[in-house]
Amino acid sequence: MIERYSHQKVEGFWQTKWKENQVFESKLDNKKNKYYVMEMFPYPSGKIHMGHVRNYTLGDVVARYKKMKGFNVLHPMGWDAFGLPAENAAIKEKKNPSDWTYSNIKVMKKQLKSMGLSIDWSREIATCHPDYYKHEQKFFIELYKKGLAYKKESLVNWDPVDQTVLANEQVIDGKGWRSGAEIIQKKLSQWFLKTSAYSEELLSDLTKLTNWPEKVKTMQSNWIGKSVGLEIDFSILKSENISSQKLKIFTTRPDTIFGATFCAISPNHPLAIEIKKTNTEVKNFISRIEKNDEKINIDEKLGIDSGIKVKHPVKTNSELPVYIANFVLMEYGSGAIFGCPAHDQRDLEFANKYKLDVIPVVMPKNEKVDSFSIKNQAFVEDGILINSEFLNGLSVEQAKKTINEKLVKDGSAKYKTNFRLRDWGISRQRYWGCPIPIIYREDGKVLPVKEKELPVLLPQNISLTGKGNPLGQNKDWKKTICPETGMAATRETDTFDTFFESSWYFLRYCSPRSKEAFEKKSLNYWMPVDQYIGGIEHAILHLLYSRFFTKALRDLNYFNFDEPFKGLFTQGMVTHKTYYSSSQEWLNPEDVYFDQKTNSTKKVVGDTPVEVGRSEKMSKSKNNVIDPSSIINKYGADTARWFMMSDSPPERDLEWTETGVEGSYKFINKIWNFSNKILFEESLNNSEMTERDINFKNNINNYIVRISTNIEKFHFNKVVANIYELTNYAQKEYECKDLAKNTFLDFLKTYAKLIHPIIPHISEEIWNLMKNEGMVVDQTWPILEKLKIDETKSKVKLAIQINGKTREIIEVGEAATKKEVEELVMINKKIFKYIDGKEVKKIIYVPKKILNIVV
RNA sequence: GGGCGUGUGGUGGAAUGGUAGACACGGUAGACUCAAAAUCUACUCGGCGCAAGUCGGUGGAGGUUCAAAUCCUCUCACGCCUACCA
Repeated sequence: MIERYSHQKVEGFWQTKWKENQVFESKLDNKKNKYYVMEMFPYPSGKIHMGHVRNYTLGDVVARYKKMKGFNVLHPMGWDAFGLPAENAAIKEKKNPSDWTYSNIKVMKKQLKSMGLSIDWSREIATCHPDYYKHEQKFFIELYKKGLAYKKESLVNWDPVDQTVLANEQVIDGKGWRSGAEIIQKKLSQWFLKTSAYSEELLSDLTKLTNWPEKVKTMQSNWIGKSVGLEIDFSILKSENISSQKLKIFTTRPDTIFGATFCAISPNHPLAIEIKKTNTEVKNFISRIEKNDEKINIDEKLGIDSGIKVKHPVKTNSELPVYIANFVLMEYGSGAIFGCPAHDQRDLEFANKYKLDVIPVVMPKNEKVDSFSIKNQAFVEDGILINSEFLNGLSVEQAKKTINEKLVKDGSAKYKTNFRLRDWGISRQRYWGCPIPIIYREDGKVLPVKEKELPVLLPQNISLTGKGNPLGQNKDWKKTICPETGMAATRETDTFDTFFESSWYFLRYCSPRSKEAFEKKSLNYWMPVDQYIGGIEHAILHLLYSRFFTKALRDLNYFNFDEPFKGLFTQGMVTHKTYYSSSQEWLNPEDVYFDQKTNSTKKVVGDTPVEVGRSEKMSKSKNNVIDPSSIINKYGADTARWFMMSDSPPERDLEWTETGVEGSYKFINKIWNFSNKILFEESLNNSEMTERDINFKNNINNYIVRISTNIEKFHFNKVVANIYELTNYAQKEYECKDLAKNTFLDFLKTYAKLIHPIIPHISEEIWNLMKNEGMVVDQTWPILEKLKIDETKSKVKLAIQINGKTREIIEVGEAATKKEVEELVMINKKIFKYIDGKEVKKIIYVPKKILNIVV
């Protein structure tokens, strides 16, 4: 009798064994090639979810595989431990954010360990620990001294629910990314990091990232948004109340200058602010725009004539009105534009609304000047210049060049490159974050905290109410003195955006306990990260900030590499069907069942019918969450890992299904039973190796190649299919009882290695059952056995096509020539039927694949 | 509005110019069993046919090619991201 496979016993046993032998603890070793693989670290929210299981299984498969391939693997884990939920829990449940966070970490660490991950836990970091955040306080001061961190008064996105400032990227459709609240504009003094200083490099270095998904690179490139154009000065025609004489505008379409019929400036433009002091109509308009409710309907273009006129820079005797318009952004370019309605959709909508002229200056090649006009659709494609004096007849590109040169020569314009990327606002009015190490002296001086005074620790005794700035309310903490002068001073009460911590943690993993932030020799050995794995939702923010940080720290002479992540992989979400009851509530998958008799889905309690919705990302709001722990308890980690890798390609969404998990569980047991049969069933002979054995070994070689390349290419769903196929194949051969026992013992040894990256526990158990030495985790990946193959005897299947349609499949020798195959085919009855009485025009032969006869 | 992606059986998906549907889930039939579970075996794209077989088939319409799910053009549907960036 074969003993039933018990994941409860087996998995814990091997997890302990790996730990005792410290097999995952990485040491710097210059003789070995390193491989640094890491997944995005989790926020300790309470317990792990299926997204984590997928993410960390993916990384673990890579880590274990690379280790077996002989690499010195670094596979660390940590906690993105600062953040709002801890503070919200503190307010709601009167818990200390620190206690709440650390107890969550404890729970989640246990869960992650139960997955059997090959993590070097000796490198574990938590970003809320002073030993971690003290280093970033130091970086900040160094960035400040270098002019890369600065404070400015600015309009910021204010989340009225979280009572905090959000970065532009954190505002989605006008709502807070976490709270979902409608965001309002508020003026505050904020700390910024000069990400814009690296715009050009952040953009151009994207080309170096050959192991990144194109999609992510495109998203970053669009976000940085480089545009090359011209900054043109328009002279302001004197108006008594205006101090400035010129209006600077930015354009990428200087070729359309003759089509300009107005100028527009942002409501925040200095000129607009000046005008509103004396013009109440303008003042009322601007305050209306600034009101939040005006921002909701962003489609409606609103403007007001400022009363000012400017001179057209090239068209003689032409004056343009200057409007104040809601669609012009102060943050981009110079906050002012010239409007060319014929060739810009926004300008056209605005012009149509306020009855401004529309002058077409570019027309399609085949049009006639007299009949060409613009109605509701601006013409934005290439064409021929018209109504443009000396530019007439030129193409858009030629016209650009001509007008550029003229305006620059005249001194009324200069070349300008603008980026959409803005500086990163890092101030947050929160408690549970890293304190910004700045003091404000009573004489008004702003000073960075002295290095020896670091870290600036968060105060322990704090009462969180959810109103206002917690550190600002803590008077004892806030009050300090200037160590140099002894003058009274107050501390900065804002904390860093939590993206600050996650922008450099991959560097800290290299020497997580070093006194200084980094140990140079460790950094230079391990960095860059060879493979980073995480969700696509971080395609812009986290990855861009990390890239910026790497470049900024490089320029502070910490190291000399340019990019943090050599390879990036973004995995899809884990989804589940949604269930909606007649009483209008979302039902958990556990509370419904499929009734085969009526062919419908029903509620377990009450037996009432349930509507089945489409598969969506597991979320509390849709109540379609499956708890990983209960799955691991019931089926074991190997089952969960196997299912995670099966079916869907990792970059796509994976639908979690009960039947799929059952199937994975059955497979684990099947492997176990088969292995036991090989080892203990006395039905195999001990005879010599025959040709059949060699053939079998050759086929196993084939599977090794396929599995290896599929792992390298991240095609894990195909690896799973390969292993299924391999198992079925070996089982069939076994049932034939024609092979030698040693052949199967060799096979099982190889097999245990091949399944190890995905399902390591059962792999160790099989290895142990065979009484092999050591553990699979320390073995080298299977090498191909060199076997003697008789080329003339090995056959391949060849498809015979008539006019491209497959009509017959024949077996021929691997090295068969065209002539040999032709001869074989012509005497084949089935094929002859199709050729008979027809003229053979052409025969195409692709060795080992097809022979196509064209008749 | 812009960008990216996807469309193949009942389902997840294989096949990146050469046998469409690997592998898995589900389903049907059978074996074992008092019975069930588990396990094993066979079948499972559609039409016609008792069968051998044959015709059709990768969202739709064209095209390139000896050969197209794959390459090109147009078109439809869905999904994701992004959005007044001048």
